[in-house]
Order: sequence, then C-alpha cells, then structure tokens
Amino acid sequence: MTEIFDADFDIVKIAESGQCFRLNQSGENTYKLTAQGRVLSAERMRSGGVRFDCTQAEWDGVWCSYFDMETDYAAIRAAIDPQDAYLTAAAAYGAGIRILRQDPWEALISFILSQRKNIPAIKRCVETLCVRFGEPVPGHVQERAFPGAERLAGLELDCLNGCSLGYRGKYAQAAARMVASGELDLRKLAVLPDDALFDALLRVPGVGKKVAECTMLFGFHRLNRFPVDVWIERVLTREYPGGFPLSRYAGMAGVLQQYLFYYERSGRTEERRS
DNA sequence: GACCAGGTGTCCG
DNA sequence: CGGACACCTGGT
Repeated sequence: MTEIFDADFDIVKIAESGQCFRLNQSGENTYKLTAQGRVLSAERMRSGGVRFDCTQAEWDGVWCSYFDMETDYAAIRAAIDPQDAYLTAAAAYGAGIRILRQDPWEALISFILSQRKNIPAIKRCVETLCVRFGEPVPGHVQERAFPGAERLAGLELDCLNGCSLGYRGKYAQAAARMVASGELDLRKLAVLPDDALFDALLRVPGVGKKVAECTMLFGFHRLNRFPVDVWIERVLTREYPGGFPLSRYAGMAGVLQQYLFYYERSGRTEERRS
C-alpha cells in the first residue's frame, strides 16, 4: 500500500477527463487502472489522500511517473492570466486533473477509435480489443493488457470489426501494420520535435489533426499540444471569439485544454448562466 | 426511424 | 483550399 496526499491529484477527475479509457470506477470509492503491464487499484480516503495497492517501490518506479507527479500543476494554474476569468474558473474547477503518461501505441489506437464515438462506446471497444487479443497481466487472471501492434497487425479485418470498431477497423489495422512493420517507429517518433511528430502521425490512415493532437498530448506527453474537439470548439467560439492566447501558455496549453474540456463537459457554464 | 456521438477521407466548387 | 457528405455502431 502506498498513500499519497496531493491537492493536485484527483483520481475521479482524471478518470472522467476522457484522456484515458482504462481507468474506471470499480467500487464506491475505488478506481481500477490497467496500464504499464500492470493493474492498479486506487481508493479515495476520507482523509483526502489516495491509497494505491502497490508497494512504495512500484509507486516510485512506475506510477509516480505515469501520473506525472513531477509536473507542478499548481504552478501552471498560477501562470493563468488573472484577467481571464473564464480560464481561471475552469482551472479552479478542474484542479486535480493530471496528464497521464500513457503508452504511445495505446493512445494512438484509442484515439483513432474515438472518432465519432462517445466515451462509453470508446471504452467498450477498447475493452473488447483487450479481452479478445490482449495478453494476461502477470499476477492477474482476469485482466488483459492492451494488445500490441504485432497482434493487431496479424488480425483479419473481421476480427477487429467484431469489436464494434466500425469503419475505424481498417484504420486501426493499417496503423498496426505500419507499427509492426517498422514503417512507423514510435520510439523514434518520441524524440522528434513537435512539428515533425505531428506530421508523422498525420501520415497514419484515420489520423487527422484532432487524433494526432490527442496522441501527442496523452501518448507522447507533449504538454504544449491543444486538441480541439467539438467541446473545445464550443468554448473557443463562445468564450474566445478573438482566439485563445496559445502563445502566452507555451509548454502548458494541453493542461489548460483539459481544464477547459472538463469544465465544459461538466455543464458548469450553463448552470451559472441560468 | 431520424439523428447524433470527443473526426477523417474524399469529392466538389 | 474551404465546405459538404458518407461512414460503422449503439444510444435516445
């Protein structure tokens, strides 16, 4: 067991933030995450802390980095323009969200599958892929890891489409084959500058601007990226008709995007106005 | 049954 | 080069 106390760590908000699809509520106060070839349970304590069912060594070696504990999110919020009341409110509301360091491959496929799907549907098809094609997680009978590129690359399209991927099945298959063949080397992409990484991702079928941005932010931890989906688009037209001041927030735009996204999805803005 | 959901590729003008 | 439009599938 490891317990952390950090005002800037809210497992509920992270789970609801829509950045990852394998962190889910498993009990009244517990959440379960499958990632890093492991399963982690987290329990919210009355004390305000979060207790994990892992050793201190496992926390230090794996999860501390996965949850991006080295980034100072309070400092990012402190950098927000105090004149920007909307962003200030969104950030206060979303405090506790962190950008996870997800596996680039898993993020790439997950966001390819996300297009024109709602979050429950995305979670369902990711879960089905894992159950059918993923390797068991060591030490756990039930849990499956996210299937590797080689595994997906070897599947017939029918097998993929059996997981409710719809027209995205052929995209996922093509991406898997690019990665499995080495045509798309995610380890090499990881060291590319932002622009080059973005261009490389756009070459994958089914990856457009939005999916590339999400893959960069959530899979490659490029905190400067600012994915614009329909929710963010709504915020931008309503609150930032003159444009969002991206240049002011170099290196942290992605974090602010998460705050805006979470705030918009919560419906807080509408409530305040009615 | 029409319509939409955290888009993308394609085809028009 | 911007703007329609189709696309799988599950839910309202």
